[in-house]
Amino acid sequence: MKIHESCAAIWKATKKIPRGRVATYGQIAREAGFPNHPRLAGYSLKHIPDNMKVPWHRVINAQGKLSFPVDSEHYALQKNLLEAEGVLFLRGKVDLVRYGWRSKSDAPILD
DNA sequence: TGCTTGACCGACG
DNA sequence: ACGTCGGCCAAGC
Repeated sequence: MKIHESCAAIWKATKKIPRGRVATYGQIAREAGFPNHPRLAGYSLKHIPDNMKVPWHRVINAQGKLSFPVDSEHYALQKNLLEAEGVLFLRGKVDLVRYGWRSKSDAPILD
């Protein structure tokens, strides 16, 4: 399939998310130069070529939840990958204030 | 062309 | 804290 410019931009933005942090679809879309296109981020992440490494698991929705059915393989995989990076889940949600990535002032995780 | 589909978001009750 | 609803707009058919 053809690789679109928009997808490449989303992938690029996604790669900037540091380990142990998460970003929302809308945030990534903005970062890639597509404000008001959160769904484009979802589309792009769904079509990542196998060969290129993109930390797609660090992208979650604005509610701090994973955008997959809780009983799906994808859900389990993404949750495992995040937990392996130290991202904590509480009641099926990630605390965005704590783990959310801020491209500007990269405020750390404080207790 | 035109219509449907989203790995979404924010507001509202 | 949940579900619903309307808005959003590129992709894909």
